[in-house]
Amino acid sequence: MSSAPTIAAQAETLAVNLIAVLVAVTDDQPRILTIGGSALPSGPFELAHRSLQSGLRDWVEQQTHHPIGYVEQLYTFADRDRGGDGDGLRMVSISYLGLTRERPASRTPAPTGDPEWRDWYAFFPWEDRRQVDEVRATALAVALQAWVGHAPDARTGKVRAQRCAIAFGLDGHGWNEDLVLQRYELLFEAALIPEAHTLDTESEARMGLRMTGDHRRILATGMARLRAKIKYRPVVFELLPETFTLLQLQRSVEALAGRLVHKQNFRRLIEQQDLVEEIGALATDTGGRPAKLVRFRRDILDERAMVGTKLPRP
Amino acid sequence: MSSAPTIAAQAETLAVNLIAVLVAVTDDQPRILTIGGSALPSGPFELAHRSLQSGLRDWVEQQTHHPIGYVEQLYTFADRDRGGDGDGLRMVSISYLGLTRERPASRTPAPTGDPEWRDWYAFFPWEDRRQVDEVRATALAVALQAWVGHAPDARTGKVRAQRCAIAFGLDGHGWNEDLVLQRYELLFEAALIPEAHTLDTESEARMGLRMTGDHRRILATGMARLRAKIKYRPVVFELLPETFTLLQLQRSVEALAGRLVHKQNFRRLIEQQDLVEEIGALATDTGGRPAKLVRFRRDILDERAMVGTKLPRP
DNA sequence: ACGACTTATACTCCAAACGAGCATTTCATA
DNA sequence: TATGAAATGCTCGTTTGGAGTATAAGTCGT
Repeated sequence: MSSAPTIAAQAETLAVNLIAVLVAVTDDQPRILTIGGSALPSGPFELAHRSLQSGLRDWVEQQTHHPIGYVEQLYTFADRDRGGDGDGLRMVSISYLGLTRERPASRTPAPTGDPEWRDWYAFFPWEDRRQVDEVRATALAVALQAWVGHAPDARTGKVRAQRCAIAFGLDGHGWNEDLVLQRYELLFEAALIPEAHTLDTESEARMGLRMTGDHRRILATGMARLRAKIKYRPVVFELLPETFTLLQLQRSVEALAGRLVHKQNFRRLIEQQDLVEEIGALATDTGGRPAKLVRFRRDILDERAMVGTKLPRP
Repeated sequence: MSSAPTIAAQAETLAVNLIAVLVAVTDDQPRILTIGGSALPSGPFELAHRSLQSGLRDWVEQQTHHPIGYVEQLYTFADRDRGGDGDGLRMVSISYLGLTRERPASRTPAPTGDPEWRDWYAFFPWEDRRQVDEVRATALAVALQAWVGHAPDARTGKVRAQRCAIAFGLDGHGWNEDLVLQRYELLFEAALIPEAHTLDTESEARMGLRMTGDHRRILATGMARLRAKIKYRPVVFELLPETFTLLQLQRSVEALAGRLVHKQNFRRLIEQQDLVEEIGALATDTGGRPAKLVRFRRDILDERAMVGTKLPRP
């Protein structure tokens, strides 16, 4: 299959690294781990690693000093124009999605490279629709409309309008929170996201913070995957503490999905699937009537792992 | 990020290649392209390639002499125990799923390496449930039961029984055609699929033909992805000729899913989504009442690409 | 102690989606 | 002309999912 000369040819020019979208939810806000504020943590894939996944686990745990509950491969990138080192070197990046919790207080020896948890909506302001921001919504719509208007020909314009409508839920097309990547790519194509240019503060507030290289695209991939996944797999629980209330669970889901859900229906869904069990205690700090504390039934992972679980969509 | 010494270290030991699960449907039978009868086509990732996907497209089209309609990345494998070259060399394989049609008669210069289309159920006999084979079903159930019985302890046994029931639709758990990979891994774990050992003809008939290295696992990954995908994306049409009848469409879906669907409901679903348009002609060779010939409405790809389409499940 | 406020929790309603079946139509062929 | 095979049209009952109403049980300020 692969002959020696081929390998030799690859040798000088191909590098393989692992890159992680590490997610936590803190104070009803999804957060991702960054290095230097604007890069996703990454590291080379080494021979010492048993597998890609264990390789990623190894050095992420080494950097964050606590274990990741859930890891899943996202996508492998190797486009020629991926920034990075300009000359002949080609970087193959295998990205992973990891779910965890922010480390408690014990900020042990600060890991190398200035790791920092950041609100993921800082990079994707338009993805948070939990409270309607009429101002930003219209501003975005106007910018998109301009792009549609500047189409070279009518046909292109029509396609563009259609894409905008679907991706951003305009003209009666409902908002679909799963289309994170499509929206990012559309904005990128519309040059509304000039990752390479400098932006004033106001633009950053509207179009989100930039990231190193194509890391923002990778983050978008991770967000999209996670938003889709929580609807049919019980992975949210990896982001919650051992015990929690149903409202806490709901708020976490809403934070990830970037939209609000109907409380009663949400509870109905959770209950009829036996996803959680009561712990017997009550949470009294809820502000209103105390809520039962519950715990995720890890034992159902065996059954549900394959079969799937449903969380409400909008 | 990646320093020079790291790259040098990788240089002698890492090889990146692309591997394809190429699917076609011929005579209501899903088929995959093999090289030498038991290997998936693969080739090295080269610097000349713009991207992974275009790299794959390039050499697959070069090998098969006709274009692939649809390509999607599957998974990247790099486990240490992936067979391949035993010594220090680590092979990173990026797998892709490609949909196409078997080339018509014009078998131009036979490509290198003896490419051959093979029925995919030859490798996964238990995945075809279109006609119930009571004999094989019970034989498999018995073998699984034995594995459950040989569990080291009761707890393991219970977990095993549960996994079998869900994966293979026993004890009232309905058959879920998407669990191709889980079933394969379960059978592998139960040592019912000794990829490395020799098998007699009878065993091969029951447990399917072996493939090179971990190619059968990769094929399982592709099958699972495709079975899941046809339910919410209009990708089946990549496997059909330009015009076809609704029954042909249904038979293709059934072939891929490995199970039969309710004809009237299937048509209702297709129609209410405007997936196809009538061509005006009739197919008279259907044996019964002639069927309207239809054509896939490619123009809806723009809309549906993001939003999704539904094909009936069982 | 009381009323206002907040959250938890229990039910009800309705419409769309879905699975299954019956009935009728329209061909080719024996 | 009868028969078989498939196409096509329609009905029915169940499930699922979205949305709303009502009530319970705490906290907190006065």
